[in-house]
Amino acid sequence: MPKLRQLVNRSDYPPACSQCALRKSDAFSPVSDAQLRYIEAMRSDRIGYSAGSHIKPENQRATALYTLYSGWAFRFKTLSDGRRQILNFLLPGDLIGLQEQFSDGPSHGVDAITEVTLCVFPLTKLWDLFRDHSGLAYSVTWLAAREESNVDENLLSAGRRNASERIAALLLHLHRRATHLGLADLADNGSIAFPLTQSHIADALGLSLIHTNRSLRKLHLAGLHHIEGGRLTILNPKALERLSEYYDQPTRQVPLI
Amino acid sequence: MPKLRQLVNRSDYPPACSQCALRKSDAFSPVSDAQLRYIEAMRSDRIGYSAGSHIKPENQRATALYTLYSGWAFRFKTLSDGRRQILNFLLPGDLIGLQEQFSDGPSHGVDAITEVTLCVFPLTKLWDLFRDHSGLAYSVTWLAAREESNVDENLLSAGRRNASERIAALLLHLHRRATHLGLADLADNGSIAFPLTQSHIADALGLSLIHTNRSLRKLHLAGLHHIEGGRLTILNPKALERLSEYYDQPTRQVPLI
DNA sequence: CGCATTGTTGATCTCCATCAATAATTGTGG
DNA sequence: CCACAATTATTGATGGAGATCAACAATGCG
Repeated sequence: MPKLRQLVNRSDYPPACSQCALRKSDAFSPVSDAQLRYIEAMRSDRIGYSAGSHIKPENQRATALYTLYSGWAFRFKTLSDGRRQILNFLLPGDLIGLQEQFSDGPSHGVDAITEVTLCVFPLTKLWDLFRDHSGLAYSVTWLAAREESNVDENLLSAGRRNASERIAALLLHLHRRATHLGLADLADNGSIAFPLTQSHIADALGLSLIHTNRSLRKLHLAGLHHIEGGRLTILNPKALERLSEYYDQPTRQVPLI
Repeated sequence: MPKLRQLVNRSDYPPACSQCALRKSDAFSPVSDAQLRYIEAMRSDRIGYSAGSHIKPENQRATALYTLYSGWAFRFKTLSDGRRQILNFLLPGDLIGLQEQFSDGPSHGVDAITEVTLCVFPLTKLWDLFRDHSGLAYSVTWLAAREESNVDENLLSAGRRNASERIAALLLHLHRRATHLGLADLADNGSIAFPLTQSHIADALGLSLIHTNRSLRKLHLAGLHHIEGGRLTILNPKALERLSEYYDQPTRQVPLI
């Protein structure tokens, strides 16, 4: 699973920060010119990974701080007999490797689901960022807190929701996040690209693969959603919300990218 | 469940920050005099809550940022039919209300387990702290990241460990945290105060109360641990570690208190 | 000392895991 | 472009970990 280095000239190759496609989405709050220049100077590289590759092994500390520019990834932990728990999914704009800068215990792995591209920020400059650009430091903390709230929600699912409720909550959660990033196809019932396999879903929700399949199928047969050709369409949001008691609200993202 | 306001002159009443008992523990990294003065000036109040009281309701935003000075508390979410999931336990030095400053979605409640005392920091000054004291801002982010890693670990339990493994992991985790804070009684096999009821354990691990009781009992009968008179003693750490595959390491806390 | 909370144990049921097998889909090299 | 391999999805059958129902004991508190 090699890194992809031949990214230049591809449409998903991260451009200059001032041209950042993410920033054009209204999911991201504005930054000043000075902040933009600082980010641009801080960014040391842009790299890509192919679908399914390991961005960061579970037992190894990140050597840099990354922003996910395009594609989907996930954080996970595994037990020694191979049981895997996906902690949360990473979408464009999310940070990778922040936790490691702030704790020295065991960590988590990060795998790419689709092909991804990342912007690289050297760790050594993180302290400088806190010192020189408190607004950006605030954004970093904002991202960390938001990620935790995603994990909180997932823990509520794994701990207290049954299989159907977990799936309903996850589908709505991911659909909302992708839509919020402007990734929904409005001409197609607001469908979003959905690259997860059922195995990803099972490992995120703490279910077996087979039971995940049956529960997913049940929701599909009940007409609540539709997954086909790598795209997810929410057909009955009300019913899904009732199942999951879904009620979290979109938030305005403060970007570091 | 009223607040306790009559705290002055009690031994657990938070003193001046320069005399902070927490800081004397080597779990906390040193801060400069200037930082100390800033924290002291930022702190607007000290309050107490009785055991079992609600520090923050689930649906209401925190009106301030708090540091837990003494006692135990927990963060939780509930579904509308009452199913409750405890997200993590809060021990002295932990922050309360940070997430709310950084997201506007639904949140979590915070309840006191024992009687607790808190130091209060006005929200409005958080931005100032980031601007004027990047070292402290870094600490805040550090605390947020560490809390997330606690939730990560709990999610691994709820999602992929069986009942005995979950309990083993939780007991070790709490014992380690308390010991790290200097709360262990070295003259008594390193036992720690353990104010959780089995109901707390069940809700933290995503188990039923009854099954929690049985599993806990099994570990006790196997001689792995001992809980009595509100104290926990780890009798066979090796066996508990084997059960839970426990391997996370202590970290040096950067305090904001 | 009475009442409420917390802990313990048994019996039964069910949701979900596991085992097993087959279709559908995707990817790949010839 | 097709044949073949490898993933991924689907369905059935069976078993078990843990939920639920029901009591009762122990502890603690006002």
